[in-house]
Amino acid sequence: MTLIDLLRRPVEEAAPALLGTRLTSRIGGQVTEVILTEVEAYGGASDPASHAYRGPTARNASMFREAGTLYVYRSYGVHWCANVVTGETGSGEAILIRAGRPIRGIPTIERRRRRPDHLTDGPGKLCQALAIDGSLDGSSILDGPVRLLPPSEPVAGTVIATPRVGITREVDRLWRFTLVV
DNA sequence: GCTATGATTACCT
DNA sequence: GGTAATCATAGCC
Repeated sequence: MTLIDLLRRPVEEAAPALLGTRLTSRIGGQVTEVILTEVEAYGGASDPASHAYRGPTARNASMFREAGTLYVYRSYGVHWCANVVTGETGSGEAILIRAGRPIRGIPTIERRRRRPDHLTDGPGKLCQALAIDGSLDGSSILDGPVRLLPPSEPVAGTVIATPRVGITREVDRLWRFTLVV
């Protein structure tokens, strides 16, 4: 099954399968890349914790586009968060990219983060590391500046499911997926 | 128009 | 471990 086939699956199936895939950014002449280690699934109209719950707005419009679309929004007024749209077109399902392990362009990442540690261990930090901002909202992870690629080697580790963080509704849903060694 | 509310981070002790 | 900072968006709470 190809990556795009996977992304068309329901979000709770697609999300854990993204662990171990590579997120590559080619921005400003710099290539940076991480292996995804933590994601969260967000549903559409049936998930009160999702931005898509109340239907399309100017902010979340890209969530309702085809699978593989990037949804980027500003959180807490300060940082950017990136999501990959999944499921059937119009369903509003998306996967929040929460954390990864840097494997390419680490000097660039350190410069963008202005520090040598905690490079990509949070959604806002990961976006800063890969230079993802609002201009990428609606772009495609298949042929845009930021792309998702299959794992370069078999994924090592175990996937565990835990409650999502930073939300107030639907807190019992185990839709946060982490890759542990 | 106005304001409450975050899918958080960084810095301080 | 605790907490201030910060702002776009949604809904009028």
